This record gives sequence, structure tokens and C-alpha cells, in this order.
Amino acid sequence: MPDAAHPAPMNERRKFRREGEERRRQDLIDATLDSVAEHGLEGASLRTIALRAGVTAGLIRHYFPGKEELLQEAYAALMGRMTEQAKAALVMEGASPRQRLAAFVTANLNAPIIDARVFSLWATFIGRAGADPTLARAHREGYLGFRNEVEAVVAEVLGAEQRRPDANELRHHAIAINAILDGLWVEGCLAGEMFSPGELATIGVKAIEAELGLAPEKGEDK
Amino acid sequence: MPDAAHPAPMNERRKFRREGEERRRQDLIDATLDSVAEHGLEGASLRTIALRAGVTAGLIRHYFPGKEELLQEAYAALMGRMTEQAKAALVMEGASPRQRLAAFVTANLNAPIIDARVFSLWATFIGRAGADPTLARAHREGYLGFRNEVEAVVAEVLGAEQRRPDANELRHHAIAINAILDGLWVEGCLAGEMFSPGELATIGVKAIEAELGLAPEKGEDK
DNA sequence: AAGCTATTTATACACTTGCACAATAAGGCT
DNA sequence: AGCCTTATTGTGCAAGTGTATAAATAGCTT
Repeated sequence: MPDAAHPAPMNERRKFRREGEERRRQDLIDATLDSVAEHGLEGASLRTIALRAGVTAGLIRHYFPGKEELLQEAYAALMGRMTEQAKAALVMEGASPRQRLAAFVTANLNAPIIDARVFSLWATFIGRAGADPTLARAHREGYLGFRNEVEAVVAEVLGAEQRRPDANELRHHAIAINAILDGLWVEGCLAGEMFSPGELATIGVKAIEAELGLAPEKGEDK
Repeated sequence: MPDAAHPAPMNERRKFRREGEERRRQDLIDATLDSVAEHGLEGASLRTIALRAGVTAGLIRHYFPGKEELLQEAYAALMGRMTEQAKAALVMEGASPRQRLAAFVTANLNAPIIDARVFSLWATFIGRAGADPTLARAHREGYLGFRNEVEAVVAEVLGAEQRRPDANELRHHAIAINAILDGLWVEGCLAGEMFSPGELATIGVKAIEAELGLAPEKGEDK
């Protein structure tokens, strides 16, 4: 819509700025994620995306071979940010393994990881994993990477308690803990207002400590 | 495509049979779910759906006001079948509460509940829950119903052990157990071949018994 | 057998979609 | 200052979309 303050002569070509390549690609990917989150894959047309990014639709083809590639890159970017945030909570210096585990769980069950928009994106993309092997592989890698992180922390925690679980035990613990985190994440994203702040984290920490057979902390029993 | 054995005269109008209303609606809903599972919401056009159902596109409008209503009914049907199957495992006569819980968990972590197609459908629809309040409410109801079932079984199990949890404790247990089931369900659906048969159920039963603080069964420790 | 009715097909329409490509101008280089 | 590259716009197109509606016919009623 033409700005009333700057009445544009008719047929004037739209002014534009040249952005750096990396910047433009990021903007387009962000606009894609926004569009998908808001209107689903179906509503994310090239024109919608371009409008959101402040460019015209034709430009997209200058940066991406086609729509499919744009979507795949957008999904990869989303997964990258998610796992990055999730793992960031693990780098705590000078904390006991058990404290690190609790911090990890708490971080994963609060904002910004618990987020309806991110969940919507995840679900929309993952729903196509069955049909699109590219998406399926991207998920698999993200999942396994995350689970390996979990498994490493679990090994540390149990090691600090003088317990020596075998490989299979360790794997089962990691799978179960991962499931607890995933499940609570889904519930929190879908119905966050049903839980008081921090409640999901409390539930998660307790469930995971129970899974690992850790004695309750002093004063932690209600 | 015309059958070679019955060469059709040109411009012959397609033959058809009148099915009962209920039957047709079901066929259309099934065709919708198939289309969505295979090509996603975007690829599920009225013509695709009609083709799958063996009718022409125009007929859909005779049974549904528009595409959106068809999708909503399809989602409702999907949720209905899922929760119905899930709860069915609970009706075991003459079993101890603990056995019933274990059977419930096992049933929910094996086929046909663990199913890539159903998961794909669930994810695709739930991804739109953020934007579509109708879908969000449908999910909420299904989720709460399921969680209440879980809570009831938990109360029975703990009651049989002479334990009297308060309401909040009970709620937390139900949320945690629900998360374990959801999380393992997701993992199983997305990467079923990474787990040996029955492995997810084993992990789930152990994790849930740990959550409830139940002593391991005799001979159950590895 | 004839007629009725509502299920079903078929066609039309306005609109959107992804993609192709020519035209243009922004901004660095000399 | 002028030029050259290429990022960006704008237009066009064929295919597909949901919806509206007219035409046909399957199967029941009488």
C-alpha cells in the first residue's frame, strides 16, 4: 500500500537495497519459518514468504533452487537452533554431575525451549518425515546427537555414585530420560497454561531421578 | 484409465453406485487421512482425496460444507480411534492393578499404536493447533481424557500398595507417566527400527514403575 | 413400468501457486 | 564519473486450487 505521506508516482519501480548474501538467506529462512508457524506448510507460499522478508517472490529463486530446498534449509536451521539451545545448559563449570543433570532438565522444560511456535514448526515438519527421507534423516541425526548428550551426563551421574552400568543399561536410561523430556516438552508446548511455572521442570527432575534410582535430595521430599 | 477389456465409447458419462450416506462419509474421511499421511496437508487436495475415495471431487461438497470441515472431521475421527485403542488395553478382568498398568503401557508401546502413519497424521494436524482453536480444543480434550485414565490406574496401583497419595502427587505422577508414554511413542514411531521388538515397552514399564516407586518384580532385575 | 428424488458426475470460474525470464538499478571498481 | 556485475524487481504462464452449479442417472416408490 502506497504511503500517503510520500505519494508515489504511478508505475514507479520499487526501491530496494542490496543486502549481503548471508543476511538475505537468513532473512528468507526466518520468513519461511514464520510463515510455516503461522499458516502451516500449505499457507507458506513463495509470495507470502517474500512479503514477510520484505522482498519480491522472484528473489527467492536467486538464493534457492526451489521451494523444497528452501523448506529443507529452514528445517535444518530450526533443528540446529533447538539442539544448540538445549545443549547449552550442559556447560556448567564447577557443578556436580547431578546438579548439571538437574540444570539440563530444568533448562529444557522452560522457555525458550518450551515454546508453542517452535513446537508448531517441529510438528509441521516432522509430520512430513514419513514421506520425505531428507527430513527423516535430519531428525534422526538431531535426535541421536541429543540422546548421546543425555547418555554422557547419565554416565557421569552414575559414575559419581560409584555405579557402573553396562552399555545396555545406559542406553535404556538415556532412552527413557529422553522420552520424559520429549513428553513433557510436548505437553508444555501444547498446554503450557495448565502447568504452574516451574512445575514441569519439577516433575521432570523427579521422574528422571527416579528413573536413575537416585535418592531424593535432603529436604526435597514434600 | 479406460479398461481395455471394455472399450468405452467416447464421452460416456462415468458409471457410479450410490453408497449409504454413512459409508460415503467414512470413505471420504479415510481417503482424507490417507492423503494427508502421504502428501501432507498441502498435498491433500479435494481432487486427490476424491480420487482415492473412488468418486469425483464435486461429491465432497455434498457431504461437507467445505474442505476445512472435512479436515476437522477427519482429525476428530483419528483422535477417536487412537484414544479408543489406547484405552481398550485397560479393560482386563481379574488382573492386579499393577498387571493392568503394565499391560496398558505395553499395549501403548507396540503396534498398532506405535505406527508411523498415525504419527505422521498426528504431527501434521497438531502442528496447526497453534493457529486453529478447533484443533487445539480437540487435542486438549483427548489429552485430558487419556491423562485421567492414567491417573485412575495410578490411584489403583498405589492403593493396592497401601499408599495414599494426595491429589497433587497423583496429578504429578499422571503427568510424568503420560510424558513417558508420549515420549516413547514418538521415538518408536519415528525410529522404530532402532529398537528391538518389545524394547520400548520394557523401558516404559521400568521407567513408570520407578516413577511410582514400585519395588521391582521378583526375577525382573537383569 | 414409469416417475421422483437425491446422489453423483461434469463443467465452469476466479484465484493462487511455483517457476521462468526479461528488465532494471544498486553499489563496488577503476 | 562512468562502467559492470549481479541482486532485485516485475510480468507472464501453465497447472492446480476450492467452490459453485448445471446436468445426468441410480435406485427407491408407487
